[in-house]
Amino acid sequence: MEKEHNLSKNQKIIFDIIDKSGEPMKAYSILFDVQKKGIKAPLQVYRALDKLVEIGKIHKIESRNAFIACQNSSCQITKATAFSICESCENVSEISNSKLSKYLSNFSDDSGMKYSKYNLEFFGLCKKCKSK
Amino acid sequence: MEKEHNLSKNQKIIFDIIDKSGEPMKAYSILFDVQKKGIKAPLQVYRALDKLVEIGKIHKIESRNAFIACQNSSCQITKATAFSICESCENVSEISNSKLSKYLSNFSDDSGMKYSKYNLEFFGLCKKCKSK
DNA sequence: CTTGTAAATGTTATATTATTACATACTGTT
DNA sequence: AACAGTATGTAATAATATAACATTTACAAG
Ligand SMILES: [Zn+2]
Ligand SMILES: [Zn+2]
Ligand SMILES: [Zn+2]
Ligand SMILES: [Zn+2]
Repeated sequence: MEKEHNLSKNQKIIFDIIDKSGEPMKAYSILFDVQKKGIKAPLQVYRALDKLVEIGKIHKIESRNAFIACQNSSCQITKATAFSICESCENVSEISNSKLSKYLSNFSDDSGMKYSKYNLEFFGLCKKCKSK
Repeated sequence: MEKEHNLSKNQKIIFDIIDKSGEPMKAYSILFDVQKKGIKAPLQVYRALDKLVEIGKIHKIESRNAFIACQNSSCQITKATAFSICESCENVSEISNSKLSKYLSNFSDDSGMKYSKYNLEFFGLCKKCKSK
């Protein structure tokens, strides 16, 4: 059962716009889009983004400084994320592969370090771009 | 056999400072450190960083916007990188695990995408920080 | 040696991404 | 009502990164 997170007003506005876009959005592009709704300052956006990342509704694509809605309903905690990124068209999608996540969640080496979280980004060419 | 890359003056200065530090360095902290050597502008640093990343002498830690010297002599192409990051002391080290790299380099799913590169960041607590 | 070309450098300005600091308001609980 | 925790508003600024343009260096082909 998923934990219900009652999003606040700003959080909801910002989640909706990211979710609807279906692709990674940058903070200042979000800011631009929500100015008509009364959100005027970067900090208002970043605060909502922080919270949404924390509760796993969105993820940050680190290599792109962009945010995408979680495409994996079971991933409500942001502790194990994997993405595929097309270096040509910049299409991004969340990889949901149980073998991969199992492998990485259980990964350990001889460093003595306990891993509690990971983020993986694959790069390449998507189907479309490959065939051009 | 490793390809010999004859670093230019700026590239060498900037690689040396990162390599000696042994830990991730941020671009503007590098800039500060190299000002006595005549490198005065951000762009001079970023250009050298770009080139060093391209030839695999350093890697960017995306979640930290920082750069670390390659700790893995065999990793001369930046196409398969993995790091462990302590969320307490921010210690970072490059993971060199052939099973892991084999697993990820061969990873494919049904998206039709051909992955040519990946970057993985593990987070957790290092040995020291765990025992505190 | 000179001509061409790619890579590297220097310099200024500017764009993009993110946080600090401080004041105020809302939400739910005791 | 009093409190604690979360969320909001606003201004200023910090931190990260690139654009644009001029010049110089390295090196190979002719
Ligand atoms: Zn997700
Ligand atoms: Zn593509
Ligand atoms: Zn390496
Ligand atoms: Zn540590």
